[in-house]
Amino acid sequence: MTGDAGEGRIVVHKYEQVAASIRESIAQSLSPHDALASERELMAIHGVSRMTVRKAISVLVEEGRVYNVHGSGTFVGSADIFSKTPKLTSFTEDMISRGSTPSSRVLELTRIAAPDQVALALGLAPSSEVTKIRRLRLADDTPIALEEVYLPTTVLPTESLNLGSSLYEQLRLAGYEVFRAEQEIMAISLSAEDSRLLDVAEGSAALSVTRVSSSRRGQLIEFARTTYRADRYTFQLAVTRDDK
Amino acid sequence: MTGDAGEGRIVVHKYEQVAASIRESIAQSLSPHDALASERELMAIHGVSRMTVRKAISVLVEEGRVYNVHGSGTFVGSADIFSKTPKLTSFTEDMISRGSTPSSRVLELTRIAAPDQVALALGLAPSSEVTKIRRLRLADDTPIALEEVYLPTTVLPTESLNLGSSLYEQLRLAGYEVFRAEQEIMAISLSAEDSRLLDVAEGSAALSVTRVSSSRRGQLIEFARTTYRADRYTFQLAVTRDDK
DNA sequence: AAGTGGTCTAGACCACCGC
DNA sequence: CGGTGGTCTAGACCACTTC
Repeated sequence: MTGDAGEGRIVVHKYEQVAASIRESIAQSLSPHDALASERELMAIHGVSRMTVRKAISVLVEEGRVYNVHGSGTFVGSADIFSKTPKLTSFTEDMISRGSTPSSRVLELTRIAAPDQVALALGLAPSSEVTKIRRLRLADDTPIALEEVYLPTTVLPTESLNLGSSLYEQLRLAGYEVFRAEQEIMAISLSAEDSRLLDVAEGSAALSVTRVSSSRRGQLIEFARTTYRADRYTFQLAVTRDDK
Repeated sequence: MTGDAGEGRIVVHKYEQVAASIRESIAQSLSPHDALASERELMAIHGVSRMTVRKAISVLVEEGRVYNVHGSGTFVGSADIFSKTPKLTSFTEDMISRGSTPSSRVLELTRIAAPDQVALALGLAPSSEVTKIRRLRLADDTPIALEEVYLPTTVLPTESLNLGSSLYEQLRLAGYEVFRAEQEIMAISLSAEDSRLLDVAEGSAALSVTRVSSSRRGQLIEFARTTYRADRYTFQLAVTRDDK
């Protein structure tokens, strides 16, 4: 039974179906701190094994929708505590998820020798060639950030870049799928030029995020620095203690 | 059978033993991007089932020590890519893990009516009583942060507070174990008073972290705001894309 | 085609919670 | 004490990578 009728079917794992069903139950008929059906009941309801039920629940736990209490049950999480595990997103994805409409203005697109800090961070020889992209990013037509991206030309030649479409998608097609990144968040005072571009007073505080992206295999792909207006952008994340 | 001999014996799960063994192999004889033994080999080596091996590996993946490639194997992660999944830590723990010696100076310890923002964030009635703790935090005897903590007096009476020992430990003993927190990170310009306390120029940029902590069950426990000197503190974290 | 990790089954026992 | 989640076994088939 492959259920190939209808649309082009990609395999949907059973645990995803179970998780989706539980998500629906939560949305329709459960309140925060209500108990879910027990794992053994969920096995019977969905006709799957215990491991599949537990995998489904673990997905929901990671999403912050439910929590386990050993010996007692699995419960719906507080409504206002939605999952904010930070994910690696593009500026465009980030703005859309925040409910804003993103746009951008290219300020610079050049091929240069990698600055020392970039070469060091990406493990490149001292003056390797990189593509530098500098863009003013806007949300709902108001400046919100300045972004500088550095890409080794060996990863993606400058000429084949298309700033009109997703950079991460182009990297993926070139065999460099971005999988993880290390980010450093700091506060800075804006320079005269940057404050003019962002349309704020000189010396205003700003949030600066430096990112080094790598593939699943650990190849260093991208160095980026994004400077956000302090009055229009904050960074939110959920953290847990201990673990276990 | 409490196993009271020597130190308190707690059950060590098999997957933890397998994980520990793999950690040791990595430290002793493997380099980044070397392949681990396959899951089936690890089953034989440790005499455990596949699920136990996979659980052990999943622990290591979460620590950032190894990564999976479907169809190919499990590999040692890059050395410089150590786990930076942000955890909820106290100021003291944070400074120690950064290699500094923490100390602090209490600026204020009062019982007040909760400010609007605090009452709102903690879900308290408008003028509920809270304990306000304001401290100057130092690292290696130099000011690094200003911290304001608000605790409902119903959680912990002001009089029973002991600022000399871990606040989280006191909360745990009072039945309010802090499990998770939502944090908001933003950039601000320092006020005249705060810049004097932190020993920097007035109007300097600073990193402000606002935290709302809750128990495993979602009870809101603590509201805190910490203002860090931009030149002495940055926030680092690893993020991944997609999930799955 | 062979080997790898990813999903899944149908059981079992243990540790913990609340009555 | 019964019910809950946490760990664990011994299998099986699938999807993917590599040769």
